[in-house]
This record gives sequence, structure tokens and C-alpha cells, in this order.
Amino acid sequence: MSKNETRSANRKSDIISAAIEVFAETGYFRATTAQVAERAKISQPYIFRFFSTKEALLLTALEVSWTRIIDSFRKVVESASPEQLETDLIRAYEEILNTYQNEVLLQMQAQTIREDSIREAMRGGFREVRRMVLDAFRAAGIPNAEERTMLFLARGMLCNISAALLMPELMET
Amino acid sequence: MSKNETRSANRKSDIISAAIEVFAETGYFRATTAQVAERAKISQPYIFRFFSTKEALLLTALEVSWTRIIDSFRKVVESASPEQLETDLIRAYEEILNTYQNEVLLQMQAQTIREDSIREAMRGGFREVRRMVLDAFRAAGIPNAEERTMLFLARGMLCNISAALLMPELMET
DNA sequence: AAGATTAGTGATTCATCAATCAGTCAACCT
DNA sequence: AGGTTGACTGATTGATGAATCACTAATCTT
Repeated sequence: MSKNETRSANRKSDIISAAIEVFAETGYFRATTAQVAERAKISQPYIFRFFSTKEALLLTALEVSWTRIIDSFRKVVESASPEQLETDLIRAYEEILNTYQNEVLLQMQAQTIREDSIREAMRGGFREVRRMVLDAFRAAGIPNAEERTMLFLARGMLCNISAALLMPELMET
Repeated sequence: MSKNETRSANRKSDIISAAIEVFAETGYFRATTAQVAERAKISQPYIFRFFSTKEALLLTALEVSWTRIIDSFRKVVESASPEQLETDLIRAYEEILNTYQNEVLLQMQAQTIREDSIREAMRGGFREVRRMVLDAFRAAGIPNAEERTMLFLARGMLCNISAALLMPELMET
């Protein structure tokens, strides 16, 4: 029983990982469930045992990607010194961008998808990240915490684009 | 003859305008050429008299959208006082975001499309905008012109997301 | 070992779409 | 009037993709 649950959970996370890759590489709408299945080494119909629709799979993939960022930022916030806080957050995000580029690319795609459920997931992710950063900046006594939070997020978004388009000069200072 | 050219040019720009709307609303890959045709009030096959492929139409739409921004910024740069320069550029971009949201949404989509021709169009647009802003900041004697340019672009990108997701709080200071 | 539950797939369905083709219709020329 | 050109469309094609169905194989239970 627990063995089955484990195997099943592995299959599910295999599918999610495959979906993140394929969606990021090909574009969510152009990507096919057959491509995801091939990457996950299962048959195409089997995806629908775990996700009722392609969109449900996208939603789960987005949740994974937001959890990645939020967990990483939480660790920084809990341990960083006030002086190092912003630098450490930036470093943490750069680390994510290096290691999980596909998750970020998927989020970038989802920013322009108008389905309510997708939008809600994106709003929730941004809201939580912003809240965490803002609270941490305030707790660290950073002046103009609101503006600094906005600029931190803004920098991150430009960083995404710089990475997606392979234009490092966009981040030059 | 010139009458025909005019009619033909109108048709072409009708198609481009329709494509910007439909692609922005529905997503480029999900949008169909039939939807674009309906919006432009022509038949679906007629699109292919003007654009050899759907992708060629996207490329032209992207060029239009970049030209919009570049022309607008150029006017600001040519006329604004050094003290007002950044403020005026921000205002100009907000104006574009209000009036031509769909063009911006289309650019956001194109940021994650991996086709070479699309990427090249996006790189060219970003490069030109960055160059113009950087040169103007330098000419205005703004210190740390490189960093200020980066932050200006970053703010703009967050502004896009804030508008796309209907999250004004992302831009709060 | 037999029965029952779970893991997994092949084949199919029905819908959809970019692109092509073959043709109509109207305007203009002479 | 008749012929030529350019604007424009209906019908079609060939491919593709999400989702369903009807199965088989494997594992677990007792």
C-alpha cells in the first residue's frame, strides 16, 4: 500500500518535472501531452490518471515553481543578517534561476495566460513573495521598505528576461 | 494603382492590428488564423496573401510594437529637460501600457518563445530601447547611468506584469 | 492459488488548424 | 464590349492533439 503510494507519487512528480521541461522549452500551448509523456517515460493517456486536464498539470507545475522560490526565500529571511538580507535574497534568486531556469520560464509564460485559475496561481505566488520580502525588509529596518521591495521584484523580473533572451547586457551596471 | 496600394496597405495593417489583439487575448500558439481573419473582417486564407506564415505575422506585429515604444521614447528624449527625463520616460511608457496594452502583452509572450527569428526581434527591441535610454541618461548627466538604465527597464518589466495580472500592489511604493 | 485491486497501454475519437487550390467577382483599360 | 488584372473567398487537405475507452499485466491480499 505505502509502496504503491510511493510509486504513484513518483510517477506524479515525474510527470510534473517532465511537464515543466517540455512546457518551458516548447511553450505551454504548443507543447503536447504526448511530449510530456515521452519525457516522463510513460504513455500519453496515463497522464490523465493524475491530472484531469492539461491545464491542471500546468497549475500543479506552477505551484511547484512558486514553492521553490518561497521556500528558498524563507530560509534566507530566517537566517540572514539585516545588512546581508537583500544581497542574500538576490543570490538565492540567481541560484534558482541557474538551477531551475525552466520553472522561471514557465512562470514567465503564465504571466500572460488569461485563464482565471492560472492567473490566481500567479497572483498568489507574487503576493506571497512580495509579503515575505516586504516584511523582512521592514524587520531589518531598511528604509523605504515598500520601494525597495518593488525594486527588488523589478530587478528579478528583468533578470528573468535577461536570462530568457540570453542578453546579459540587460543586467549590466 | 496608388488606390490599390492604399487598400492593400490598409488590409495589411488591419490584419496586423487584429493579430495583436487576438494573439494578446488568446495567446499566440492557441490563437488561430481564423480568429485573426474574423477580427480583421477578411477570410482566413487571405491572411496568407500578406504573410507567408503565422509566424511571419507575429514577427511583423512585434516590430510594430517595438516601433511604438522606440518612437515614443525618441520624442521624449529629444524634448525633455534633463531633470524631467526619467519622469517623462516613465510617463510615456505608462501611456503606452494604457493605450496599447495588447502590444505589451504580445511582447511579454514573445520573451519566452524560442524561435530564432522571434528572439532576434526581441533582442533588437530591447537593445535599441536600452541604448536610447542609456545615451539619454548620460547626456542628461545622470550619475550611475548604467544602473539607472537597468532599474528603469526593470521597473518597466514589473509594470507590465502588474498590468497583466491586474495586481496594482506590485507597483506600490 | 484464486480473486481483487492497481499500474499501465494501444487504439480510437472528434475536433481543430495552418496552409493550398481553384475559382468568383469587380474595376479598370482600350 | 471584351479582355486583363488584382482583390478576395469557399472548399479542402493533411496533420495533429486532448481526452476516452477498452483492455492487459502486475502486484497485493487472504
